[in-house]
Amino acid sequence: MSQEVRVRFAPSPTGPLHIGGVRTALFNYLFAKKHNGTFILRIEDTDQNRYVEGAEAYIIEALNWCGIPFDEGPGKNEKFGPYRQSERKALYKQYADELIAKGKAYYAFDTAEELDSHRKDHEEKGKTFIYNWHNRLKLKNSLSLSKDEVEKRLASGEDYVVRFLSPQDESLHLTDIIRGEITIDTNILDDKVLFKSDGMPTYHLANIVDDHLMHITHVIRGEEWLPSLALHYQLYDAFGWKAPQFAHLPLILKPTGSGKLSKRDGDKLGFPVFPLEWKNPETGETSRGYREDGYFPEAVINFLAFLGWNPGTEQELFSLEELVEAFDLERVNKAGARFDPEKTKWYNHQYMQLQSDAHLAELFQRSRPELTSIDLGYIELVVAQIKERATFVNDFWELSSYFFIAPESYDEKAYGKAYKDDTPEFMKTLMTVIKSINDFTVENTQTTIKGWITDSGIGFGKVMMPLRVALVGSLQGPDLFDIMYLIGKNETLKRIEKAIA
RNA sequence: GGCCCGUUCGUCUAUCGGUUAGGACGCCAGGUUUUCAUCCUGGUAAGAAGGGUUCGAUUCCCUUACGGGCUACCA
Repeated sequence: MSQEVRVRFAPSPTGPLHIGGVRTALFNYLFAKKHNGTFILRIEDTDQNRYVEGAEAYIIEALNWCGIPFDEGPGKNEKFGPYRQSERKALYKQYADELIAKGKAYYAFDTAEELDSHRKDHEEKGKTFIYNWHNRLKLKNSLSLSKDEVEKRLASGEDYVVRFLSPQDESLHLTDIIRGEITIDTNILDDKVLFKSDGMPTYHLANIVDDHLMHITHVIRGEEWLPSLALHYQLYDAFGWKAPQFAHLPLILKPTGSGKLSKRDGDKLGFPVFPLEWKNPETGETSRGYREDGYFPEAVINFLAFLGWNPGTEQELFSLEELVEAFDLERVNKAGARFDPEKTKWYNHQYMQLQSDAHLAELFQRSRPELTSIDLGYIELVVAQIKERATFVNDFWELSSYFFIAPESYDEKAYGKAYKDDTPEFMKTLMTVIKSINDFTVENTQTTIKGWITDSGIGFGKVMMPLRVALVGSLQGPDLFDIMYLIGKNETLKRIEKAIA
């Protein structure tokens, strides 16, 4: 590749970015970095009706949290700015005009209501209304109307749109990096609106103009755009511009049922579909986010990277740097990938083990008010004991509360299993054994207590089970001698006493 | 309905004409841990169907079925 690689992620600020959008951004980022290129963020806010306050800030924050910040975009390194299409509004009209001058596009005066009724009529007859070569001369536009009439309408300020003049009887050969050659018969294409009556371009025009002006070399986007590829190719051709290369990513599908993953699925199916928590400014409803649910960004990225792509090796865990190194558009799958929330958990568990105890201790302390006055060094020792059994930092408290506060009640089943008539007697002897240990290290308690059990012939189960219930409250948790060491001799004795009281 | 794209274990996927079809998640079993979890080992489970092409098809072609996307003055 001789030319500098420039790719863009171009979301519409209609709400929070969802996980499919994050994956599109990720693949753009990986491709750019792999080729020492530039990753650009462009905000496609040409639909003023769907604009949502805060969505743009959310998108930027989400990219940053994921560790895939953009190089160029709103407020950052604005070489080809502005990067919000609403701020580029003045630009687009001249390009629409250029196309009309070239005879590649035309004015259309049909109202939305008229078109709606055409569509309805066709539907009733079991047909589909398509605005193109076969009927455009019967509709109200600068091709069917006289020149004077068109001039008059334009001069009077009547609403109009600009439509692309789709050619007849041509066969288009399109190329997609992931899908290869695609052939399209132009007769089935419609004359898409390029410029709306509100003075804004549609996605199709703005997209092509901006990609050209921003020197985009590769367009990596979701498969939902594949049907528009023919139009986009023709637009580049109409302007006389060199088209970038295209890659259409497979869609991310719902975990159950059918269809692509949508923004509403998360709350319905019980897992986050957004990177960050989102509060709907209109309804006040909040949707869960991966960050707030306790996922590590590395885990989310790793999981997302494997949705529709794989390195061809058996390595499953990849850092962002490794992903950049291994990524290749040629290895992206064609078929849609079903989203599996279970596997994200596994990834998080893996990344949990990679985090330092010190860092996790800080996160843990911040997550529980009970821990604010506890020494961080102690929390760190507790974390070291329990992190291998946790998927989220949010699991920590349930797994380790007994390191900080004595159990208030005992698990009924565990207590019934551990405590028999002769248990108090053993426990009392155990207490004197514990009292006799001067240097209360893990090793000392272990040898002393095990030695006593062996010598007395009581049996390990009869001592260790009730001891565990006394200290933990249930038959769970790490090695008992580690627990005793961490909570200390006095606390150990107190808890045994309480259990047999 | 029309057009486009797709189809390997339940899920994510490897395989680029010749493999006992491999890995991961999940699930099941065993082991370790005198608890539970982790962990380790093993197991479960797949080429949508039918035609071709070929000495040989999961792999190439066609048809059908199924899935998905698009079909707005939304992106």
